[in-house]
Amino acid sequence: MRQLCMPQGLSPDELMKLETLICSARSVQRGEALYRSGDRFDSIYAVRSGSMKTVMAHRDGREQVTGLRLAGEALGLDGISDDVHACSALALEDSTVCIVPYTALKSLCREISSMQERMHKLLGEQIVREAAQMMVLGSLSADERVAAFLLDVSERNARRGYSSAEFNLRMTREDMGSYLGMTLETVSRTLSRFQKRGLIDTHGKHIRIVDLDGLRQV
Amino acid sequence: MRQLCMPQGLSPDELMKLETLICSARSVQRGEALYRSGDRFDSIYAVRSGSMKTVMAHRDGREQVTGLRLAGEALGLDGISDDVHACSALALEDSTVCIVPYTALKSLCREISSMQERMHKLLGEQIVREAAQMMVLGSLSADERVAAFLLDVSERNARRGYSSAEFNLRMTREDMGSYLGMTLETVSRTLSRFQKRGLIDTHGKHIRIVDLDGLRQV
DNA sequence: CGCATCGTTGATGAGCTTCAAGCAAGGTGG
DNA sequence: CCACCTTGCTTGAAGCTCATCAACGATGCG
Repeated sequence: MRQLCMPQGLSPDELMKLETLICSARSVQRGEALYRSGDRFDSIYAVRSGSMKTVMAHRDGREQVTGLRLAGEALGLDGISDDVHACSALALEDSTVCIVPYTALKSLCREISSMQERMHKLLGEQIVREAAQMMVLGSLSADERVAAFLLDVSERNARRGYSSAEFNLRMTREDMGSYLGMTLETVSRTLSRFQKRGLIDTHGKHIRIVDLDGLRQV
Repeated sequence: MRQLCMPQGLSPDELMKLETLICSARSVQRGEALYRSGDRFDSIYAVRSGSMKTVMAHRDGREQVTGLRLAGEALGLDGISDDVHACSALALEDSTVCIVPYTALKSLCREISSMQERMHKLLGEQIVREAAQMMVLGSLSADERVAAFLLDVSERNARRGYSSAEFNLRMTREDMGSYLGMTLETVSRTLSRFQKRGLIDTHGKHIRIVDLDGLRQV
């Protein structure tokens, strides 16, 4: 819980106030939705265990994965602008989340300036992360996209104290393709090629990064 | 000034406080940077006249346009997350912006809850807008991307009280291509095809939408 | 008015998608 | 407990969209 996205930069005293606010947790089964696009927005969330994806739908029904959230990362900010969620959040594996009621969080932000600061940074981080993903989608080749994605997940794992070299990606190839703007077949072929080149070692969803620098130079 | 992004939802009294805060304006010549990636972040901006683009650079030097800001829209939020701007903002034509010092804005947000509300919405809107652009880049064909872009600009013009059917896009074909993840040649060809189909009428940067529904159905 | 920038259009081919088939893994019920 | 079925992954072949290279025309700024 100390590792979570919200508390960073708060004093012990302030942390306590935050903890009284996080009144509840919720578990979400693999495949189940934490919230759906169009649902009324009233809380933001922090992934406590497991992982989730966010998905956005075009009016014609086409869906795209717009984000991946690992344990410790924040979720649900897509609802702030409209009081209605713009994405759906689906569990990639059995997961639990902390629920942070937004109205209460807003008051806390007014009381405690470091809480306000943290809130702004959280929103700002997502803005930058999404802009970076726009770059990936708009400028990189298939190989570069897959490499960038693996490096991103690796770094986020490292930041949370897990192995940066080895992890279980609970997304399917189709999810990865959707997130990276390509087909599942291209993802699969790219991973196979990376493996032949000695960059990674895959067994289904388990991925080990063998040559980090090589991957950076793709 | 009443049309601006910030004031929405504030009382006259609160508006006055905001106005004392916006201590200055600045003019930016066409092609000049309002801020550059890596610059220290200390203010957010509102475009008062003209238009700007935001640009993000990959480490290998490749650049991509990540956003277009018309008069009345907010700018600079990419600096909040780590006190340094993640993008550069360049003027597409001679423009002026209002400067809103971030530290002062933060205090104001603590004083006035509707100001805090507005700030959160501003950040949230950008998050949703960028997620929508990720969908465009990841899921749509070239034709669909161009159509979506024209419809987006059209709608934003309408919201600001200008014509939704006719406007001057100050971006070059290359800017549009970069924003839409395609080459300038493909943008040009697509616009030509739209013109032949009777969807739009272009003369260089001047664009008139002839068949709005047709464009929606692309 | 001249020059640089921007836009258009054509020809060619690379890179990715699509379609298809087979294989591996994991969960379920008899 | 194993056969069965579903779901996900891999790989191949063919085709299409879009990028690239190139040439020329239009525009507009100093």
